[in-house]
Formats: sequence, C-alpha cells, structure tokens
Amino acid sequence: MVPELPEVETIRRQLAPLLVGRSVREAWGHPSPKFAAASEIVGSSVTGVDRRGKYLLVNLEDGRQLVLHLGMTGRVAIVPLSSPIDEDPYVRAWWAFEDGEVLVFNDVRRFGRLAVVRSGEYQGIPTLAAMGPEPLSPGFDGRILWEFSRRSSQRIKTQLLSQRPVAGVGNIYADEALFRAGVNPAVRRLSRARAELLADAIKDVLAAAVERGGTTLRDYRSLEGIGGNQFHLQCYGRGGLPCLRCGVILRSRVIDGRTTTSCPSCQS
DNA sequence: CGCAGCGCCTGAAGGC
DNA sequence: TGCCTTCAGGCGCTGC
Repeated sequence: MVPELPEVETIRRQLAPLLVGRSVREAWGHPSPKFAAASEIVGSSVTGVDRRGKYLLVNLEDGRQLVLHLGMTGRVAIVPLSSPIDEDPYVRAWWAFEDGEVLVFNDVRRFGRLAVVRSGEYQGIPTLAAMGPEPLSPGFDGRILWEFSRRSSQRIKTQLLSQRPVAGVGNIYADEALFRAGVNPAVRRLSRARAELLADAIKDVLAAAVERGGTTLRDYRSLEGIGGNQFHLQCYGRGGLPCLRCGVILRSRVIDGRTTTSCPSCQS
C-alpha cells in the first residue's frame, strides 16, 4: 500500500538509469515547506540514485543530494515535457532536464516531502539521521534487534516502525515479518532466540518483495506499473480470515495507532 | 534523550 | 442516490 523498502528499491532501480547524467534545467515545487526546495537544484546534474530505508537519495554532481520521501501516496514518473503536467492537481514538484524529459513527483495526500541537503548531512531530517542499518546488509542481524529491544520501552512493532533498529520496515512488512517469526507485535522485549527469528523473517520478507517488484495495494505504483507481492502476503490485511499456518482466525487491532493483524495462536 | 500525543492530507468505503 | 462519518498511516513536531 504504502511505499516501504521493497517499493522504494523497485522505484530506485527503475529511476537510476533514467536520471544519471541528466542536468536540471528548470524546476518547480509546491509552495508548502514540504516541497518548496525542489527548485534549489536547477543547474545540477545527477550522478546516481541511492536509497536509505524508505528515502530516495538523488546524488548531484555538486555534492548535494535531493532527498525524496514518498509518504503514503507519493509517486514519481518520467514524462515528456509536452505532457499536460499542469492538469494534474496533485503534482507537488517537477524537474525538467536539458533533454526535454521531466521527473514528476505526484502526491495526493501530501504526506511525502523532499529536501535538498549537502550529501550525507541529514540533521534536518530526523528519521533519516537516526536510521538503523539496512536490513539486507551484513550490518543487520538478530543481535541488533535484541539489543534495541532491551533499551526500548515500546512494543516491538512500534520499535520496527520507528526505523531506528532497522531501516525501511512499514506496516505491511512489520505484520508479515512478525507473523512469520511467531512474535507477538505487542511485546516489548525479545529473547535472543526470537530476535534471531525476527531478523531472519525481516530479511526474507523484504528480499522476496524486492524480487517481486513490491506490493501493490491501494496507492503504490512503480515506474513500470505494479508489483506482485500482494499475492504472497500471509498476514497483513487478513484479519478475520484463518491463519494459513494453524487455522485460528487472525485478529486485527490497533497498536499505537497502527492497524495490526496477528495470529492469537502462532504469535502468542 | 526517549517517547506519547497530535496533526497533516484527501479519496475510498461504509452507514443510513 | 446522496450526505455524513470513518478510515488509511509515515513522519515531523511539541512537550513532558
């Protein structure tokens, strides 16, 4: 639904070859402080596109980065300059390149945002500055989750969504990983053994979703269309339906403001 | 410093 | 059919 790590990574892979080497000739940002910085990179050229958690990092030749967060409903697209960009009321920013194509950032609900920073200087973007390790990197393992949970008073699901123990996990993949690891989303501490199970589940769930091009539910679209992971969800969105492992009816409830689905038996 | 609470947004879906 | 309410939710900000 919402772009989480697999969806942002899918977009990054599609966007990178389309942007690298191009120079911004003209740009516009919605006057809201969330988007207004778009025009600061006129004259800069793109050297690469990276990702940290759910943030897209567009590297510029002048040592700065355009940081994009898609929020819930954000989308990016590359379109010809001749397209009717102004007719879409939800375009929040665009960047026109020398060669006549335009990167468009569309976001109906304006939960997304963008920033232009000196490369790696994220003090103005608190979640990015405090971001935990990339889950598909060697720097992430069960010990990280175990130690974080020892120091935290929050429920494990809320810890994951904070982006601090691990990067890029949102509501869909938190529910999926907790289900597959057999961990109750409401617990506040993890045993070392359960932390290992949860770390492995996070890696498995995210890696599989990246391979499938992300999960397409309501809002997410990659540049090239839709992902395929929605057909492989075992827990998210299945409240009231039988657990695929044990048959007990899955329970949906709100934990710290987030709809959460879990198995009362497998995740006890 | 950690964390709870709140506000931001608007289309979709559900109730009557 | 149409109006009203509720829901979706990532993250920044504020204040304890």
